[in-house]
Amino acid sequence: MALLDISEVAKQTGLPASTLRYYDDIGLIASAGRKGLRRQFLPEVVAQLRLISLGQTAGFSLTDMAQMLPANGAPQVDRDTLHARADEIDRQIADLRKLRDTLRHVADCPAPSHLDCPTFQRMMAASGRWARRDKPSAKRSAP
Amino acid sequence: MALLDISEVAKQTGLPASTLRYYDDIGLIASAGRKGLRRQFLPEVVAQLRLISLGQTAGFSLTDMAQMLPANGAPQVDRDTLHARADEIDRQIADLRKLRDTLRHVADCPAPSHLDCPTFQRMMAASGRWARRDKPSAKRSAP
DNA sequence: GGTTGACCTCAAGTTGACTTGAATTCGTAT
DNA sequence: ATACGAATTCAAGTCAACTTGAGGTCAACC
Repeated sequence: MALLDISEVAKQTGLPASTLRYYDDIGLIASAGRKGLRRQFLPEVVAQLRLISLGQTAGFSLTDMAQMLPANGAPQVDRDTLHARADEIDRQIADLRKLRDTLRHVADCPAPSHLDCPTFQRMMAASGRWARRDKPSAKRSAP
Repeated sequence: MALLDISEVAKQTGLPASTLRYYDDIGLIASAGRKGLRRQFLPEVVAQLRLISLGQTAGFSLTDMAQMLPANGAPQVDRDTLHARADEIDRQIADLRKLRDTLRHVADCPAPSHLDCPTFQRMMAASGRWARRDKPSAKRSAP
């Protein structure tokens, strides 16, 4: 019921139409057809877009999201991969907590230079998870 | 004590030397001087870099980080801003939890299309926090 | 039936965060 | 003293994720 045209989706999501067109182009979302030239979207695309936004804040690339979320219905990745992603996110949450705590400490600690402050030192110590260089990307060759 | 040269920092952080040079260039970190041509770093830069990596996973830009963390000692932003950032991160953690839960649900839910599944619907509903368009950036004009 | 305004396409531009390459300069071991 | 390898600079290239602009189309209102 009630196909949405692009401006409606834009309004509901806050995303600019240009972005929606771009997402359509790269196959991240799919339009339910055209009325004349104009894309018509199913209402559910709004939920999809919300998920995509969440995924982005989690640091997933658009191609990652395209693999995880069924754009038009088809692809759908396997449970294990999904759970692996979820674990990934848990790790990230842990990192964020650490950063948040550090920030709050830096805000409140009276030490002139935090590099000296023992609390700060302790916070930074023994972390693992270094270079965030290669984001959780979906390439896997031979399992 | 013991200045580190760039390869040593690279080894300890896992970051390529090119990145360290780049960070130095943009003033995100500072070298403690040169021995001939070669940059010499204080050991504390390692902790700084760890923080920077964390910050990046939190979605902060390098310029954001440059404002928050004292590169050579000086800048240091005020407590309120720091706490605001921390709050920002808390919100992000909430988002991530939501995404993680959604992912796990999608992984386990037997429904053929999740757009139909009521649990899924409920998860997506009433969220706010839409377009992650403009990352938590540091511009503030008149409070 | 003509003008408007929302939509379209396609190519090119932008930004952030780096990387790569070529040409050069050191410090150290032989 | 010379050669080697590690470090340097600087310009240019790359990639993702969009945005912008020029020029075109269409349905609808007057």
